[in-house]
Amino acid sequence: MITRFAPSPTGHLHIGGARTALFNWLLARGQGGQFVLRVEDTDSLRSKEEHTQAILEALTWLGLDWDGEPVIQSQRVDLHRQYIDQLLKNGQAYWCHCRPEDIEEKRQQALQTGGKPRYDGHCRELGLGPAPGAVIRFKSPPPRSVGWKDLIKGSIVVDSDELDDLVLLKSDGFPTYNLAVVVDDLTMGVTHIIRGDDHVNNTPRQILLYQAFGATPPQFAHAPMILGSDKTRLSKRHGATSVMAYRELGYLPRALNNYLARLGWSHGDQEIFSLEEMAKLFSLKHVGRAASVFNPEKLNWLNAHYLKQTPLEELGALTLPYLTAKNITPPSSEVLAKIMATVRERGKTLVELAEKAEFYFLDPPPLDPIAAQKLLTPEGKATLTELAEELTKAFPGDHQAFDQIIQALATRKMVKMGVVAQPLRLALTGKTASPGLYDIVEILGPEKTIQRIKAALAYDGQPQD
RNA sequence: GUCCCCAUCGUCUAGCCUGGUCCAGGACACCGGACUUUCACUUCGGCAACAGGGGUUCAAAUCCCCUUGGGGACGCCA
Repeated sequence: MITRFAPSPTGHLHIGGARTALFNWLLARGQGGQFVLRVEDTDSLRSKEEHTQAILEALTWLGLDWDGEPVIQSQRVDLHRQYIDQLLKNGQAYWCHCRPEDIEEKRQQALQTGGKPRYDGHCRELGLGPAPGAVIRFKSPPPRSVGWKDLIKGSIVVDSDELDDLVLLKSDGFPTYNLAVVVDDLTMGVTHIIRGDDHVNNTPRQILLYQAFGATPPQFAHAPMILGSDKTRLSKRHGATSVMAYRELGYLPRALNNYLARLGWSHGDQEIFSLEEMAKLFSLKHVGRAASVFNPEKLNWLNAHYLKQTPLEELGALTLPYLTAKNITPPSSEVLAKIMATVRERGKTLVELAEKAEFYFLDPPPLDPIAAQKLLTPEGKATLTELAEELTKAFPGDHQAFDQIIQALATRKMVKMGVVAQPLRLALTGKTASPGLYDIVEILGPEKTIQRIKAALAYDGQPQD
C-alpha cells in the first residue's frame, strides 16, 4: 500500500489539508504501507518555495513523517510530456488553438442559457499542430458511464458526456493538474488516494486518463469537507485555518491530530487517541460521509486534556517561548515546572498558561484597580498588616501551617476565610482569581511574599506606575 | 442552470451494510448540585436529535422512492 499527500505550495497548510494528510498517514502507517509526499507546483505563477517549506514544517510539527524525499512535480514535466505525446500519437489527444477569451465567452453564454459550460470541441478534428499559445486537449472517448467504488462514499457513477475535452498541457508548457496527478500517481505506484470531497468531480476524468494509458486506477476515498460554524466551507473568516496558527495559539500537535481525526472518523465512543493508537484503529469504513463543522470548543477541551497529561518539565519547556515573548525569563526549569503545576488546570492553551503564570514574575504585580478598590479598604489593609507580621514571624513550611495562619486570623477577626484570603490573593497576584494561595507563597518564598504585601499596603487608590 | 455528494441532540458522532436488544448511546458546549479561601480541576445530575412525506414489512433511525434542505464541481487553479 502506498498513500500520498499532494499539496500545492500556493499557501500555508490549512486544517482541511492537515486532515487529508493525517488520514493518508494513518492508513499507511496502520497497514505497514508507505506514505509519500508530492509537491504539486505546476502553477508557475502561484507556487512558492517558501510555501513548500512551510507545509513541510507544519507536517513535521504534527508528527506526520513521510517516506523518502518529497517528489517535486515541476521536475517531472518531461515525464508528463512523454505521457501526453503517447496520447497524441494514439489520437487520444489533440492540439487546440482556441483563444481563452473565446472559450470563456462561450462558457458564459452556455451558463446563461442554462446549459453546461464546457468546451465545444472546436479543434477536435482539425488535426492542428503546435503553435504559440496552443494547448493539448484530451479527446474524451465516446459516451459511456464512468464509475468507481469510493472507499468512503460507496459507488459513484457519472456519464462521461458530462465531461469535456480537458486541457492536458497548458500553453506555458506545464501539464495541468488532472494529467500530472494521474501520471505521477501511476508512476509512483500510489495504491490509495484519500483526498477532499471537492475532487469527486475530477475522479471520472482521471479514471478516463488511466484507461487511456491502459492502466488500472488506484482506490479512491473522498473525505467530506470541513465547514465553518455557518456550514459554509471553512475559511479565514471563521478564525484560524492554518496549522501553524494553531501552533502559535498554543495548541499541542497531539490535540490537533486527535481532534482532526475525530472530525469525520470515529471508533465507537472513544474520544482520546494517540497517533499510534489511531493508526492501529483507523479504517476508512468508519469515516463518515457527511461534511462536518469545525468546533473550536472541542479542540480546546482536547488541548486542555493533553495539557494536563503532559509532564511538568515538558510543559514548562513548551510554555517557555510564550513567556519569552512577554520578556519573562524563569530562574530555572525546576521553578517553572512548579509554576506549571499550579496553572495547568487553569488554561486551555500554552498561551493561556503563560498568561496565568505571568504574575509570578512581576514584582510587584499590577493590581486590578476594581478589586483593589474593593479589597484594600482600611479593614483589608489591617488584615494584610497582621498577615505580614505573622508570615514574618514564622513563614509556613507546609500547606497545613499556612492554612492555620489564615484560619486563626479569620477566627480572631470573626470573618469568613475569604475575607482574609482575598486581600492576600490580590496582593500576591494582582487579581481575584489565581492558583491556590499556599502554592503561590511557596513558590514566591518569604521575601517576595512580604514584599508584595507591603506593596499592596502602599496602595493609595491612584493608578500605579 | 447542469452534474455529483450528503442528511441522528446547537456541534462532533455511535447505531444504518447484516431491520426487532434504540420511547436512540457517548463526547463538546450549556444548565443545576457536590467539593472549595478565589478561579479552575474533579465529580454527580439535567436539557437536547432519527429533516418531511410516501412505501416495503408482523416490525424501520436502519431498506426503497419522492420532497425539502445543505455542500461540492463545472478553469490553460490544484
